[in-house]
Parts: sequence; structure tokens; C-alpha cells
Amino acid sequence: MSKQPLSFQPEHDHDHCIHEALKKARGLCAERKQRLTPIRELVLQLIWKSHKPLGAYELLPALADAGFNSAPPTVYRALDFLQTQGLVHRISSLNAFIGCPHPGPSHQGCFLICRACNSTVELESAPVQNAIHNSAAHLGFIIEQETVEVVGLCPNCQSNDPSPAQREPE
Amino acid sequence: MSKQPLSFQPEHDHDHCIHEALKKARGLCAERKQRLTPIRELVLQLIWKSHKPLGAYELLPALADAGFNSAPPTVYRALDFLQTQGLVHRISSLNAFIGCPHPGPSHQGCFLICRACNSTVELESAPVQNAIHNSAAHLGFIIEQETVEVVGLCPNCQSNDPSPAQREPE
DNA sequence: ATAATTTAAGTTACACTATAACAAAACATA
DNA sequence: TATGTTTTGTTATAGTGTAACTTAAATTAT
Ligand SMILES: [Zn+2]
Ligand SMILES: [Zn+2]
Ligand SMILES: [Zn+2]
Ligand SMILES: [Zn+2]
Repeated sequence: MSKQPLSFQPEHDHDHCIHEALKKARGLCAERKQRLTPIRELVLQLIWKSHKPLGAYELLPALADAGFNSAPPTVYRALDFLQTQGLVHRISSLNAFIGCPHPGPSHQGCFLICRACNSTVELESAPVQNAIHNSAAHLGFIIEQETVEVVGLCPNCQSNDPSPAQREPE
Repeated sequence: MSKQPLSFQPEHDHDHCIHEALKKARGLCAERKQRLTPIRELVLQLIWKSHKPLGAYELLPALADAGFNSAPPTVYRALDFLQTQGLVHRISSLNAFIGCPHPGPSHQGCFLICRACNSTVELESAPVQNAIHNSAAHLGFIIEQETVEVVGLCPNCQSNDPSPAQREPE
């Protein structure tokens, strides 16, 4: 087993993750002449509070606390923007959102989601991509968007809690 | 390009698909001593009306027409049963359900979904499975459930409508 | 600078998806 | 038939997401 990604390292320096994510976001938006407004940046920061997907409605209280409007459209607009810029991904199977650790070139992640602790890794997954592309090409299907979400147990949760079907919130 | 799956053959004998699906379902349920009740069978039949994923609420009117209760729990219960038996899959990215063309041994499909006509193919996808399993194993992640949903253009819709972002209903 | 245009945010209301909880009915077993 | 189990009926509500219109802010043009 190789070195674990940060998502599966409970003790890593997560402030660094947050800092890097915000820095990259500012850089990309500047480069693309897109406006990373205070609301958008706050939502991105909230999403990066952990490596666990967060539901849109979980973000609303923090928006209210920061003095912004906290009706659903506010957060969905921010999330739409962040998704369009590739700064955030939506996890369909959880109706939740997670920060992208390597935004920039447009890409489709392959997500490993721990059902015990919710920690989620976004893999680059070239072999997975290739396998999908080959299968699709074989049928003449033109791919526009891929969703690969794998639920299971991360290395840290296998000893603690091998029993299926529960979830620690956040 | 090889022979297309039935989902991408607009003129295939779909009555045969329906008939086979129901036959397999009856066989499997009998074998497992599970009750394929009238509601459950009707829901399965409705799902098999096409090779396109259907939302749960789209099934309710037909349940009402057939004289059954048509409140949401009715259809969700039937869908839960059918999913548990592996007769139906849920497409997370569409909040919709589709019949499984090869139920039996428990499996996870890889779905190719046409955004123009909604036709959906479930691939066996051994290479995709392998690629995912390898990536996960490399990190010591234990897989319990996989979601692979690919959206794009099927062979039939590439000439007609190559422009992104629309949908023909049902 | 000022006005016109574009973009983003505030606000209200609602649509769509899914489940909780409990009562009634149907089914299986003894 | 009596009993326990599973399924269905029913009502209500939770959770997720968007439409539509207004106001405010930022950008661009005059
Ligand atoms: Zn981190
Ligand atoms: Zn975990
Ligand atoms: Zn068919
Ligand atoms: Zn198509």
C-alpha cells in the first residue's frame, strides 16, 4: 500500500489544504477573468472545511452567520459557479459537494467515499478513464460527462467499524 | 464499431425485452422465495416501458390507473424491493430508475446515458471494474458499492443533434 | 464622471425527490 | 381459526433544487 492521500490522513495539516485551495481558486479566477466574490469564496472555504462532502443546506447557517442572505438560491448559485470553474465537484450519490484538490485542466474525478467517516478521495484515475473511454468508443458513444463514485471503507475505518450501513455526520 | 446493444437500436423488438425482463423477474423471485406482488410487477413493467430511466413520480399515474394507491411510498417501496432483488438500478445523477437487462448475480452496472434521447445502456464493463478495483486496492480502500454513470451522445443522436444541453422527455 | 449595460445577490415562492410513522389489509403458518 | 409477519394504504413532512422577479453592485461605454 502506497502513501495515502491527505483525505485518508486524519492528522495532516488541513489548514494548508484550505490555504492552497483558496490560493489556486483566486489564481484561476483571476486568470480566467471570473469574479470570485465574497460569497463564492466563503462557500469554497466552507466546502473545504474538511475532505468530506457537504450538502448545500449545511452551508446556509454559515452564510447567515457571515451576514449574507442564506436562502437556498444563494448557496446554489455559488456552488454552480464553483462547479463551472472546476473548483468543486458534486457527488450525485450523496447530493453533496466537495472541493477539488487539483483544479485547473478540466477533468472528471473518480471518488472513493468512506461510508464510515465520509472522507473522500478524488483520484486522477487514468486507467479508470481509459477503461470507460474504451467501452464507450466501442459502441460509438461520445462521452461528455463521467460520474464515478465508489463507496466503501477507507483504511482508517476498516479496523474500527467493519459493519455496513451507517454514517457519522459531517 | 460492433453490434449495438438493444438500448441503442430504436427499432428492436422491445416487447421481447419486456417479456424477458418479467420472465426473469418471476423466476428469480420464485427461486429466492420473494414475493413479486402485483404492484411490484406493475412497477417493473412500467420501468421497462423503455430503455430510458424513469423518475419515481412518473410511475404514479399509471399506478393510479391500475387502481392502486398512488402515493409516493407505494412506488418507492416497490422500487426498493426491485433494487434489492437486482431487477432495477437507480441512476443517481438523474434521480431515476431503469430496468436491469441481466439480473441475477449481484453486479454493479456501468451506464451510458444519452443526453439527447435518454436511451441508456448498462455495460458489463469488466475493464472498468478492474481499473476501479485496482485503484482502490492500491490505497487499501474496501469497495462496497460502485456508481459509474456516463452521459453523452449515443450513436443515433450524434448526427441529429450534436448541440449540448437539452433533453427529450421520457 | 455619468449613464447604460451586464452581472451578481436578495427575496419569495414553489417544484421535485424521498421518507417517517402509523393504520389497515393481505398473506403465511400453525 | 388464531397468530405473527409482510405488504399496502394513508397522511404528513423532510430534504434537495429551481423559477421568477427585484434590488444592488460592478463593468463598460459615452
Ligand atoms: Zn486536508
Ligand atoms: Zn473512513
Ligand atoms: Zn428493448
Ligand atoms: Zn440518443
